[in-house]
Amino acid sequence: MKVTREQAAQNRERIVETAARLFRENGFDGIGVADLMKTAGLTHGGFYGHFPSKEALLGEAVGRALDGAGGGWQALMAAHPGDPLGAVARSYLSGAHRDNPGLGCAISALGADIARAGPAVQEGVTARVADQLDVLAGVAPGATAADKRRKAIGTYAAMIGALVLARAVSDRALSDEILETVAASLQSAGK
Amino acid sequence: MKVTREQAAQNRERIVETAARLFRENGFDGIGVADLMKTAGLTHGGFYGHFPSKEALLGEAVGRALDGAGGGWQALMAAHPGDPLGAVARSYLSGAHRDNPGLGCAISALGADIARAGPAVQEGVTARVADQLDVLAGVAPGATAADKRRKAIGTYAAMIGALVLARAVSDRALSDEILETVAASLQSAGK
DNA sequence: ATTATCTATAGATCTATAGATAATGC
DNA sequence: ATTATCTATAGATCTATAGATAATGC
Repeated sequence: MKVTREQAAQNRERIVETAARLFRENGFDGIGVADLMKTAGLTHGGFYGHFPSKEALLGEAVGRALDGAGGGWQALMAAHPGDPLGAVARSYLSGAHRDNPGLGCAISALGADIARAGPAVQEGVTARVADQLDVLAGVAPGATAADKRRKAIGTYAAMIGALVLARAVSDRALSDEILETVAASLQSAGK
Repeated sequence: MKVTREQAAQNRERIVETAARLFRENGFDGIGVADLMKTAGLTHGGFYGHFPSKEALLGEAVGRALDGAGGGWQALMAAHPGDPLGAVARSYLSGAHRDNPGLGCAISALGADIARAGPAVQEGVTARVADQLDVLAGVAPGATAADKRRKAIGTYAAMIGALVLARAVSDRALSDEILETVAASLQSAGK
């Protein structure tokens, strides 16, 4: 039952990718190691050869998810040079993002789980949030660097809060209104 | 072991209040019925005489938490007639709120759990969110009712997102910067 | 010989229920 | 007689580990 070194590395990769999706969909406590490994096509016991604990996997999975999001932002910004921040906001605040947490922002899906996790998980998140704020500040409007940074922080916070709120309410019209209102306020024509 | 009708009602009340705190601190899956009842000073088996399921308790607990927050906002606004929205924002975006999720906003602490819960839980949340948006819109600046409502939605989203983000990062300076930046942007002197 | 994965299981915990108990409320 | 709470437990699930297996990599 042994596999090649390369196959083992691919298996580890698949565990991380599977976890990144299932944790975002079900929460950290909402999916067990056994089900997670089964979804990845492996057996339960093999998990601990790849990771020392379930929480260690959370750290890698959240890191992976945030890196993926960061890459997506760069591509969106490059495609919309006239309003890079607005392009990110429209994508982030789309119905598709709201309805597919497994593929979306890890902060909005797992923020509370991250807040309860150990330092290793939080430090990985912190480094990526800092990077994402730098990216947003780089394209944000503002007379000074401080203004741009404030705009970046406000934009990121508004996007996360709108998505969390839009997912928590069952009234579709209200949910849509929240997404659309915040997206509109973040267009370059906005404030 | 039977108690008076009134005592039983108080016991139920204590279960809801205990749950409102423990769910916000630990997440819905992070605290069991047995520990919850023990914290409330009762035994595990008695739970199902008061609630049909753990999720039914989540609905009541979240409703209770949101009602408490709404009451707090009204008091804050009355005490700061010059900038009611700013007063709410400063309170919501305080270090004390960030560091005490068990006593704070149920959306920021339990948003993802609510998004995964059944219709009954989400409908209770939706009604309260609608009320809170009305309250915020009532004091928001703006030329028209639609402007006020947009301002209310933007304010609520920014507050929730800033708190979720501030709790997820381990760098205290960054966490404080997020809270302060968003709070400043929501003062009446702001935009 | 090493090691990636497997099966099997330990030990703890989870939600929910059954039936006993004992005090209230008629 | 009713009922709020209790003890005890069913049955499922959880994380983590031990030891076997079998193919790779030396």
